[in-house]
Amino acid sequence: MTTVNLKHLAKELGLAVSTVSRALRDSYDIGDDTKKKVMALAHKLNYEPNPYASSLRKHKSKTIAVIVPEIANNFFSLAINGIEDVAQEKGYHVLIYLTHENYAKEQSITRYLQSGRVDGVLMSVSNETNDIQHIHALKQKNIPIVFFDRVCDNVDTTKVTTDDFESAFKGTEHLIEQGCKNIAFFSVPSFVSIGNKRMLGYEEALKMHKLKVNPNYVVYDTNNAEENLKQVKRVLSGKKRPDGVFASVEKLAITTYHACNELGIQIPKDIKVISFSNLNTASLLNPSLTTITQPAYDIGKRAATILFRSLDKKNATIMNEKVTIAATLIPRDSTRQ
Amino acid sequence: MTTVNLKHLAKELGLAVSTVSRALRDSYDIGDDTKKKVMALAHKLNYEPNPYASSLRKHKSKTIAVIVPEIANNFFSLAINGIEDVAQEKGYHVLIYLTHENYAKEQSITRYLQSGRVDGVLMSVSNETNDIQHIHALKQKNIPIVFFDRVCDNVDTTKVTTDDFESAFKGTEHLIEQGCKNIAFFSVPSFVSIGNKRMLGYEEALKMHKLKVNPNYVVYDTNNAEENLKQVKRVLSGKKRPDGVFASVEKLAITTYHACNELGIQIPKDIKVISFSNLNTASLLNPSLTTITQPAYDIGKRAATILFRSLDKKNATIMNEKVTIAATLIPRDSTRQ
DNA sequence: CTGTTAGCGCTTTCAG
DNA sequence: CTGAAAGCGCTAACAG
Repeated sequence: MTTVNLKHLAKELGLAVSTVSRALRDSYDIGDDTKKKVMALAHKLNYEPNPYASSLRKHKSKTIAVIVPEIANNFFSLAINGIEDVAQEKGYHVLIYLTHENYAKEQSITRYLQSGRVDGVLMSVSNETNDIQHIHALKQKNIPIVFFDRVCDNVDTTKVTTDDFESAFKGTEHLIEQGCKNIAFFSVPSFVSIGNKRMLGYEEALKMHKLKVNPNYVVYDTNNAEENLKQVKRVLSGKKRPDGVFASVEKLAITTYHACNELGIQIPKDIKVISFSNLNTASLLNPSLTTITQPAYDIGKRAATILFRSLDKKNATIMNEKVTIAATLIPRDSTRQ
Repeated sequence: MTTVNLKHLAKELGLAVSTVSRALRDSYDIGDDTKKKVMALAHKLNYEPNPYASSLRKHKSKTIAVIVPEIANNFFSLAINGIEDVAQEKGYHVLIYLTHENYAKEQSITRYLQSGRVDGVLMSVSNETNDIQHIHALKQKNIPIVFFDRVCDNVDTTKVTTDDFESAFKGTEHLIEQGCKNIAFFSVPSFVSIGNKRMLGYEEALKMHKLKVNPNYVVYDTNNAEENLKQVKRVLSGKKRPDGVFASVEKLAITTYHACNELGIQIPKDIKVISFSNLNTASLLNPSLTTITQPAYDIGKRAATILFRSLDKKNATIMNEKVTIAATLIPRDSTRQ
């Protein structure tokens, strides 16, 4: 099976290679009848242009790299899903690179990408990353980068993330609308960026609705399931038992579920629970659990769209801005699914 | 930032382009001192060879395509993880294409790949796929394919899948070793390939250990959670209550969990439960649940290894064989994690 | 409207 | 051991 190329087509048609090349794309400039003939033969012979030849010539590869710490993680999988959808639509190809949260790997990947294999990069940095030389090196080679989820604040480019504040606000408001007046907040410690933003959203919603912020209702994840359960049970069996729980991370929603089971508290009859969730594990436990799902797919899609927009222009410039996307709240009723 | 290439290096060193090119790889054939000088400058100027030029010249791209129906699915994510790990190690690049279970998309992707953009393909076919013209077309272009998980039986190439029979056998045996004598089997219908294979493994294990196969202990998924729960409860509250449950799919393990809750049956005290699982959702419910996890990562790794092995040889030939990988059984104790 | 020509950056004979 | 030259397949001036 000899691979068919422009020269073949040209010879077979008695035309010049360039004519065939143009007929296959340009349209205007080439006779209508020749165009048809060329197309017909190309199709008949199953001609597929060699992308490497064309990339070499045009200095454009119609390919982007996606660099993520992991893929066995619902969030990144969904993000890649969004990215790939946009890519397919725009005719781009997607190379995947995993860093496994390893800075050295991240470095060698970005270094390699200076070769010009890709036109642009979508990236979630590893949690080891604090030096950003390798990222600047890429930018210097005019390879645009868009960050998503795990961003580098001190790089001038677009960063696409979840709107944690807004989402926590909406989630809290949802509980309030359901009639909750005493809402507990179970979270990761506030020195974690998302923990803090979500906490602020929660508090803001309470204030907005003139509800008191009760520090006794707050439990922070201790990385110890036994201890978490104890804390949660303490709050749920206190004098003034909360009528709502906002779990800022899924793990604590599950803890809440177990605690309620042990204490004989019914969800959602006695207490309404809402939780941030990527895996939706929690909602399997109790279908009545309302979840706030991170907009992973949309984040990927958005980041990709921004990147492609810039790539398709001549002057590939990307704004230095933060784009936040609100999570979606999925209310669940109490009928078993 | 002008991109640095061989010509630059050559000029700067007063050498010929070809010499520089060889110095950068060949080693033997080039003077040791020139080699060092070349290396040094290349490193200093951050030289990265243009992969497209070299691909064009060598007709090898060091790139493979991975075609999967979805990625927002733990199995495929893990498989891709395995693939990427091997790829990185072998110096290959990984292009991702999603079909969304859409045959037309799968066709257009494979068609495009005839362009020679990739050296080989790893693929899980869409569940719409029954025609295999597009796959043969690829093979005709000498682009090797290895199937994983979702295979095409009637294509001559290697297929890597889970060993469902073996895994179900081992899982059942595990329950037996724990002292179970009456083991229920909750499964997808047996006309589904995996359902059937797992069922056979379960039965074989029972026979092997001289236990009776009791048809009353079998429940098939009905795609209706209400009904499933009813069936499972019926089995669990029957006259001769099983002392073990083999859930062939995770969903039914969760159903089992709920049923036990409602019936006041304790896991694992009264009844031992084991389940096939990808998400490990079930084990979050009850940490004492033993799971059988599909070897997604290993399947990806294995498939990739087979493909690369063939690509790295001159005569890229792939055996027509089935490779099955046994799932891993993860026993869990009853201490809360 | 079509053909000729000159490369993109790299590898690979073939000479020396 | 090193250099000159051809060419991978395609595109983009530049002619005509």
